[in-house]
Amino acid sequence: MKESKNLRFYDTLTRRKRGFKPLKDGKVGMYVCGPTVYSDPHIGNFRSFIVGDLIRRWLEYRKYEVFYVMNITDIDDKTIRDSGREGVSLREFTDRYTRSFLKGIDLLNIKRATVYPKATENILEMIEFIQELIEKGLAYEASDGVYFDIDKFPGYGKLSRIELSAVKPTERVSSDEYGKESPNDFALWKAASDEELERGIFYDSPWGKGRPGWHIECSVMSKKYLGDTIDIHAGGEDLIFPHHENEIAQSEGLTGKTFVRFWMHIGYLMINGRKMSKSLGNYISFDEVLSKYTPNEFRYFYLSTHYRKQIDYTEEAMANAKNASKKLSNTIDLAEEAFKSGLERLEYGKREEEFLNGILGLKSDFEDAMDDDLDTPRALNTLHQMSKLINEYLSKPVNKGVLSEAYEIYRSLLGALGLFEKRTSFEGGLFEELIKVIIETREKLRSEKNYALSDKIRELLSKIGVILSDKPDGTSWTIERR
RNA sequence: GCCGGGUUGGCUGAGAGGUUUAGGCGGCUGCCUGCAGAGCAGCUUUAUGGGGGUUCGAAUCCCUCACCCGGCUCCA
Repeated sequence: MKESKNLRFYDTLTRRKRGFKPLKDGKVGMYVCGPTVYSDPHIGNFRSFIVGDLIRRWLEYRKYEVFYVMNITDIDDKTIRDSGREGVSLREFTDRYTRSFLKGIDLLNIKRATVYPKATENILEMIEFIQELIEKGLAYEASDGVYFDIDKFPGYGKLSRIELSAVKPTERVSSDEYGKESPNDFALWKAASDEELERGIFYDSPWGKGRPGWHIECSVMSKKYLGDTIDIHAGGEDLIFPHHENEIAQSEGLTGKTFVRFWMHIGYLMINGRKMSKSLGNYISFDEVLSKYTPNEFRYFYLSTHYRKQIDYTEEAMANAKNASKKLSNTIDLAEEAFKSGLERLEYGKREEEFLNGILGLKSDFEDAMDDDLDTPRALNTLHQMSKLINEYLSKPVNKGVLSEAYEIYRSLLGALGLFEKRTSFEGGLFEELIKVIIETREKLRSEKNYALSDKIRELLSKIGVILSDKPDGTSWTIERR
């Protein structure tokens, strides 16, 4: 586990995979566009967060120190609109959905970002940033706010490769011009509306009372925590245009430096062949998924498709993920049972040597796959092969030292994907004693061939998540992983 | 209209000119088991959207057609 020379990521700007090396040796600054907290996040949103987590974990596996920033957009049209409809303060409203977002993050075993800056807590910095853009002649004040003048930024469109002259104007654009000089100019600062004034949702600025536009927060907060140039900026593919395009215009316009070294974009989550989105109303809530599947099964589902590809949520795909992930976790249980077992061999023979070589080879395959733009489908493949190797080795008495080495590798690779880290541990204590009593009692029943009752006990325990396995040398138990 | 991405066996999903039956799921058989589960062994006989072309040889390169998905200022 050290820095890889072969680590490469696909960069949207250059449209190709490039070798990754951070600006500062050993340290990576990364920024992922976070949620707008106006409702409970749906499982499509979480794809981005899981992939962000994946990038971060892999960099850490490769021994980089990662400073991870994810913004929380807590002031925008929708948060203002919906809190108003509900008749609660903006703050109360966004706090609620911020908590909901963080709850999902924890449930899915997504490692917390280093910092989650909120838009409303960085208003002063935004005002300064906008002021500088105006001074540089890149932005102008209009009757209803401040706009960025995209004609003044020659590189505009380089990320999305969009040619604005060819863009078919939509109704939205034409009906939404207000004080803009050009339809594609975007708002940096929006003058407060009557409703906003009434509800006290505004900030004082050199341009009167108002609030920031959406795009400015990312430029400002990433600069604040990560500096002018950041290594990685990731987000859903729907953000390429205009959000990220605008961020580039703002940041590079201001500093004259490269804003982002690697733009990484995440494919949509589809549902039955259609993009899942709140506005289409075809989304599945987070709670609904977690009532049917465990976080690990859900994560496995995400991992089974490469992050840049669109992934289709179907019951079939989920069943697939459920079974396949179970297979991987079974190996953990089998190995742990073997550690407890009295059967063992102490010698290091050909079987051990071949076994370990196989494991090491697969570990290297896994690393190659992940280094290649986080190819998780391929990485999972090597994990399945490794699982099989370990299971095979376990089918005969094992050398526990050798097993331990393989086990550690297997767990560390699973951990790099965020799989099966949270294990319900009931080892020791009263719980374990209780299970032992039950197993012994049941053993007695079985020796008396009272299978009806012993099967009933097994069935009832399985309903509460305690799985008994009868084997020739006794009965073992595990807790079903949630 | 303009710009991207995709089309591989029942499902999922690799491969990226000449090993691969990729792997997984599902299904089936055998072993093990009182049974179940898990596991092991094996089978499910090489599928690559259509049509051209390049090549000794293409799922992999080129052309073309078809279909699907997405973006074009709500959006992860």
